[in-house]
Amino acid sequence: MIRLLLADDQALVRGALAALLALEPDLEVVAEVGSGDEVLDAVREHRPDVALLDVEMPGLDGISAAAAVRQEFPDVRVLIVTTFGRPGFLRRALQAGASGFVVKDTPAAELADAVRRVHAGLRVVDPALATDSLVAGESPLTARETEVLQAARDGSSVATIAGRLFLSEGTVRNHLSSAIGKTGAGNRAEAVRIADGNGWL
Amino acid sequence: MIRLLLADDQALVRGALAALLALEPDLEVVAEVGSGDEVLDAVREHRPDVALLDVEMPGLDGISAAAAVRQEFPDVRVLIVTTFGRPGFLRRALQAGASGFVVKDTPAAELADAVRRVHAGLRVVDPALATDSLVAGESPLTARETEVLQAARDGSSVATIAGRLFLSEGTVRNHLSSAIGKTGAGNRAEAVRIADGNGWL
DNA sequence: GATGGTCCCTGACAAATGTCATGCCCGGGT
DNA sequence: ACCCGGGCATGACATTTGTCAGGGACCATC
Repeated sequence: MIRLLLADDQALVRGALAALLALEPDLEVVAEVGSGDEVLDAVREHRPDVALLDVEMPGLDGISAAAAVRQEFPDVRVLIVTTFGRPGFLRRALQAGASGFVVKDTPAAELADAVRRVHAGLRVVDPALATDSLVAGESPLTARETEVLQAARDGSSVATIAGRLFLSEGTVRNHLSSAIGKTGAGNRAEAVRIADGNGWL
Repeated sequence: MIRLLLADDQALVRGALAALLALEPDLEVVAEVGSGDEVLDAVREHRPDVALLDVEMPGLDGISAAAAVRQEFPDVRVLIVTTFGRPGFLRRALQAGASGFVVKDTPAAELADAVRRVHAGLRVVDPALATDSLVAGESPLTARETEVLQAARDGSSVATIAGRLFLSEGTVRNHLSSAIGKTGAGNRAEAVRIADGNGWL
């Protein structure tokens, strides 16, 4: 019997996945949580064999949660299940110690197999995404550039960003300009879109 | 036996929902599709009692699909199931003839009940969302403003937008300015964020 | 302890964006 | 027939944004 932990902020999806996996005779869902913060406690309490974590969650995101789990319980396998096949997510997930990475586009029938593979100690990675990840490469943005782009995500003006990060306006503009150049964008909005799409933010 | 059609672009979620609903003795999933374009054909072929449609889908979106279904088969009930509780989505869904509107945050246990209610001819609407919808009101944007904002979503420059819509740059700037004013934003990026968040785009 | 590299910071300049006053067209009301 | 309001279009003007050249701090390498 493989014991599973499910973490996804959308209760409906979480419950549905539980129902799907419960159909398999060798799988058992022992815990369900709706935020990244609850993951570690749930692992401590229920000791699952495999943890299925969504990336997009309130509180701690799935990747950080994966790192926390692996740190304290190295023999708990982590399978990341996410909506967005951002190349950067895959890289960061693997670095965080995840054993598998599945996007929500994959057929439902394959999920149980992915769980079994991960439990058996194998890696499970969407092949198409893996190549994307190689193409996209690591984030070319420096720490400051990333920070400034994040602050620009909601459409803040340079003055606002400068105030929030305690920088001069010229500096903020310069970091933005650099990020625009590195992403191949034409302005900050596009740069945000590209960087976000690659999982760099 | 209530016959169901499931439409969601994420195969994993679709399959999981099917598994969840199949647990109910009085429900039967007779068709599953992964895009809005396939919905109408599937309804013609399988004649479900209730169609569960996601809003975010490639091709025809769930709301347009709902309208198409209701037009040809007025006795097929439509239940919209969506990730984002955008106020505008609810309004448009109801105008399109949907009988229910459920966000994916709701507990899995309630979905089957929602289906039964809808099948019985009742309306099912998330109460919190309904109030939001009243507060947000209808879109204050004119047709052109909406069009220009949509074109600006990906970070295109004024020149690009002007070229795409066959307008002068000044006109595009003017519509953007107007949209910025109506949304209470400080620049176009923020205006896009606000309008999109309200389901106005 | 020089050298070259990278990152961070900054101000000056050019280019894009946002605002405004103005005019045209259409449909509803007086 | 007349006026009025709303949506659309446009060019001139002020503001914001993006680019560039340059300087200082830190680190690895020679």
